[in-house]
Amino acid sequence: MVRTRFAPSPTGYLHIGGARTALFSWAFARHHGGQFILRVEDTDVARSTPEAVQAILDGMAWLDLQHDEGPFYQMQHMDRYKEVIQTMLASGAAYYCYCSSEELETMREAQRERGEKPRYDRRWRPEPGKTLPAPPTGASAVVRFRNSIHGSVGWHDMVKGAIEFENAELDDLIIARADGTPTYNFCVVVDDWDMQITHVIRGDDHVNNTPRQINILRALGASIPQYAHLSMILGDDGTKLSKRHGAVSVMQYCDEGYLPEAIINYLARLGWSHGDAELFSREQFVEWFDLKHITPSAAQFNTEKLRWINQHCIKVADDTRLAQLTRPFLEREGYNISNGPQLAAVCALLKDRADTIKALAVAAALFYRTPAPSAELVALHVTPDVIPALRDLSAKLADIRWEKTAISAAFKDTLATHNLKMPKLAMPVRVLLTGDTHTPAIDATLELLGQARVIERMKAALVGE
RNA sequence: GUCCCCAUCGUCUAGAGGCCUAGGACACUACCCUUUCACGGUAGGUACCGGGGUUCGAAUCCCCGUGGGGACGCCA
Repeated sequence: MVRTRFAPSPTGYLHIGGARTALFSWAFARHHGGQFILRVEDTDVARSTPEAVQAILDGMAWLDLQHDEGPFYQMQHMDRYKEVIQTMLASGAAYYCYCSSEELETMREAQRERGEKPRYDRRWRPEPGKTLPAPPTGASAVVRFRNSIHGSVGWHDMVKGAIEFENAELDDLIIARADGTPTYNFCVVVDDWDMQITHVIRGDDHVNNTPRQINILRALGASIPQYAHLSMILGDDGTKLSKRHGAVSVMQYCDEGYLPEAIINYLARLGWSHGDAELFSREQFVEWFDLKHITPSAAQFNTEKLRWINQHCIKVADDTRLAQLTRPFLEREGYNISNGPQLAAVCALLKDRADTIKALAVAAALFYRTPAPSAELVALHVTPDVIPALRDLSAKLADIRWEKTAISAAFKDTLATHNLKMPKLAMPVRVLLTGDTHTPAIDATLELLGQARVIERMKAALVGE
């Protein structure tokens, strides 16, 4: 049985990299009919916040990445961690270290100056025949894991292949702080063990933690899960993704009018592939997903391509749903939807030309506002030679059954009578009725605008001419 | 500095020794469609980091170099 987990620390929003890690873990579990577990790693009490927990939950919900178990909170597993630490202390797998933070810092400083990798010098590590210094009075101790000094630890990473570390390179890392609270590398191990995680899918930045975690797992007699380390997502410019790259929070994409399925589709293709497949549903993704086709190299985030996928998703989305999503954007700008045609019909007409819901709302606004074309625009398109045709058209439109074909016929009649070409007549109508030169086909636009509104606006516009 | 990882068009990628004169997608350019803007369609240019091996044959395997990234916390 496959069991994966997503283990974010609640110190901020759910960012785009975390979302992809969650997506891959989720998809792997779903593909194998296994379980996906959500675990909140909140042992950093100073930086963890309930707001951040909620932000992560919101992001996961928006992307519809449902977990089967959890959310679990590490802070609620304290008793368990402490119990395991006691058994490790008793078995000699861990030991007390009385070094102060300052002492460690000077140790590292000296090592760096000598060009060495900064690490603990094992001064409090018990060895046969070694006399330990006397514990300073009143000083509190941390607990360190007694890592093997000899040999090496390796694993077959499901993304990167064979990876091996010399044990001598590894620290005797701290598993419990002076105040007794356990640290990250230890909590992860205990939880992955207790939760019987079979596949750890996580970010590249954890590769260096893996050998330590494997060693602790072994000391505990636990079985070792499979590991898959995903490479990073870089910003547009190839540097580490950060706030200056624009949206890094998943929910920010929601606010900017992206569809969750577009984010899923885009993120899925960032570092993973299935032949030439570019656009696919969530179901197809789950069916196809495997760790074998994940690229080991880092990927740059490309907003252009995301927009293209989003545009496609909007194009195939249900009109009623689009209307629901578009409405808040329009209302925020002060438009009154009830003053115009049905929003779903408007979305149906406009969705071919919008790459975000925000853009869809901007386009839709032309149906809900009073046209206010600039003088330049009017001067450019409503030229004296078309005024008679416009009056003629206006009269015809007042007298027909209001449907697209009839509207189109009215235009064609007018064109024939006045010996004009379509753009010559359609443009001024656009400008006068919507205040814009960019609209969908003129007959469809007028149909949706409604006969009463069209006639009224035409008359008002032609009065002064 | 030390350790670990990575390296195909500008970008995301296909590619598991011959199917590669290197494929697809985004972006870009041109044309077509056209009632403006789009949508759509067609065409085009651009890539295997460098050097050594291994092999009849290497984008693919090995080594070295170079470049990039990550880690080195009583953060996660």
